[in-house]
Amino acid sequence: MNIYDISKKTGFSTATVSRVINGSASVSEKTRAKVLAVIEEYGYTPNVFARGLGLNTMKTVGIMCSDSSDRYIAKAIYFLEEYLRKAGYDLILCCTGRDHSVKVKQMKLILSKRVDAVILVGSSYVEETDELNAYIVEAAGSVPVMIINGILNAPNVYCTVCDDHLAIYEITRKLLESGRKSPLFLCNSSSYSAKKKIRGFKDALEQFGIDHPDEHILTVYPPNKTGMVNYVRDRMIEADPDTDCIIAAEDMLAIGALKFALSKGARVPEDIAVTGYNNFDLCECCEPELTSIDNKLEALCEKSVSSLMQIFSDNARSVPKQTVYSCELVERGTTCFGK
Amino acid sequence: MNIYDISKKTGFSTATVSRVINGSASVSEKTRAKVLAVIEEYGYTPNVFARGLGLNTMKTVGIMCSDSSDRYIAKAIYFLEEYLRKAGYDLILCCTGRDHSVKVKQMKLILSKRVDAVILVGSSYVEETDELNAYIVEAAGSVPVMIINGILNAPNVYCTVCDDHLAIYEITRKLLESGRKSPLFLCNSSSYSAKKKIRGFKDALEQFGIDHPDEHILTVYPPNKTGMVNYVRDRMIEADPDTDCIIAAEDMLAIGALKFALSKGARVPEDIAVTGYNNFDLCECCEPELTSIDNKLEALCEKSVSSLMQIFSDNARSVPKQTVYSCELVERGTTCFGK
DNA sequence: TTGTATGCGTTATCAT
DNA sequence: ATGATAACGCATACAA
Repeated sequence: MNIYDISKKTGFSTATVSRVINGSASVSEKTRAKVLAVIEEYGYTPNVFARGLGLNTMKTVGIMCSDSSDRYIAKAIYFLEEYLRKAGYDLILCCTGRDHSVKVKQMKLILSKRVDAVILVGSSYVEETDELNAYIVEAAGSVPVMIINGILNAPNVYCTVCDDHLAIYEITRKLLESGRKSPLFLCNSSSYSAKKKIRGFKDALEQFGIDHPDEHILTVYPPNKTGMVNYVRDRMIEADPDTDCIIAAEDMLAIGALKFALSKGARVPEDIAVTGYNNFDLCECCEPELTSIDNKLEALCEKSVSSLMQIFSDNARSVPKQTVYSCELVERGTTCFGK
Repeated sequence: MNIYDISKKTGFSTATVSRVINGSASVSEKTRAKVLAVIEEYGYTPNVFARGLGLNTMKTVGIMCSDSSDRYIAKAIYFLEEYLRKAGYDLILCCTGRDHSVKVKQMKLILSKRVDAVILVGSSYVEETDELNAYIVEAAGSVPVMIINGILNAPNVYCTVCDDHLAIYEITRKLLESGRKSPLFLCNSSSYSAKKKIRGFKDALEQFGIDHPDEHILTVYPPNKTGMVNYVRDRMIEADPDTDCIIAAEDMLAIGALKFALSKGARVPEDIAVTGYNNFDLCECCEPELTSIDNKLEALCEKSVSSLMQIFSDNARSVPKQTVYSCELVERGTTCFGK
């Protein structure tokens, strides 16, 4: 069943049928009704390939991420799907892992599918050197590239991020202000995002006159996701025994740290305060519940999609190259400020 | 840059170029080399729309799920993406929520995209009545439908499940055998999967001569995902105070139950044992760590994709309509069996 | 308002 | 082994 069949059944030309399908104004009500009736009757749906061939678009965007089962990314994908679908776009998902050469290869593949745009989810896509980022810049030569939680300055690349630097700076400052003396920053990667967080941590330390900030940072590389909590717990023995507050770059790390603190008999938050990052439902699973930082992921995703739609509608000039949101501190049982 | 351009540059016809692209045997090595060189030089990639138009396939499968940010589903999507991509297929993601009419609508939409197959992820897709399932059966009229974690008997529908009934039956039996007297089953939905679990629970109770099984079942409907743990904890006061073991249909529920038990001063597992379901990394986040049931999700996904590939290769007759895996008990701190 | 004719870029059929 | 050409199904420019 194609447009020619409908044309025959209705007695109108394919052009008219096409016009009806696409909601053109210049079709009489009577004609429209008749055509629609026949379309309905035979359950006809236009062939998207033929349409794509002519228009050179399938209303589809490619989503690239390192690992769609990661909580942060899974949530991002969920929101992106929601907003893209509302806007009439489909989403092709592509998980690349962390290997740069795979990213390059998959980017090529996804572009060869003639997607209308590419959305890069997560801070793992923006690398240190221009050379490593070249494939993104090149991709942006053919379609808009949106980055969620990463900054890359290049034509046709649009970034939406949460201010990780500020968030960590402020939570650290808050802890120090409330009397903590020996903070520890716990992280597990050196992505763009992680660097910003470390910077925030160091800035706060500096302000409070704490020297040798690097000695207050513990970086762990859990071998895999299962067992991560206990891996972190065990690695914590390397930390300064005077540590009285732990600021983690991720909730899961914080829970490992919490386990460590409790296992050595420390009271939380009295002896050791712990904060996480991302504010996942995980935070409710431990005891005491985890204070964390909400990074406004839904807002990032919504903004990214709405910017993209603006770009599609040819208003690219009015779309900001970077949009920065502020995080929000969510206090729970592993911290106590003030008094 | 299209196939005509390459044709001109090489001096060969489009037919020959096409043959080279598609790896046809009947091309001389010399010709192949020359054509490939030119393709490489100009960075030509075939237009997928034109190809799709002719072949009526884009090597793409549609994935439908209720909520891609759900842990179970997010993991499933991750595995499906991995195996599909290895097989040379793309994946279009579509989240439908729980509303039946939305599912029907999205199924139509996804079929109109001419996907080569549809994979339904999660037990929420198979309903009680034929009428409600009609849209799935109908979809299977045009493409193969694979169901992960659900059973629907219809032509061209292939199901892969884990034996939830057996898993819950066995864990319950194990708890009763180890001396527990008053078990409680905790669940939060009435999906196909939940029903199987309840059945397993009841079967075990019956075998141990425990009457009124319904009084040992608590169903909760957390309003939303954030706050779920505490919602469950609070609802637990409705449970029989004699309860000495809690079997939850999901890890998150189990953690809520664990919180309840600990908050009322019970010792876990001595006074109250708790088991979860899914064996997510969540299990490590609480104290004691949660005993849970691993449902072999990766195996389900791999099998589903490999079956699909067999169907595509026209060996549909040799593909089982249903494949059932067994779960695996993962013991942690919230239970202690035997001695 | 409606119809005719053509292009979109492949693949496949049939020649050669 | 290679080439010419007809589909594939739609949208659209141009005509009427």
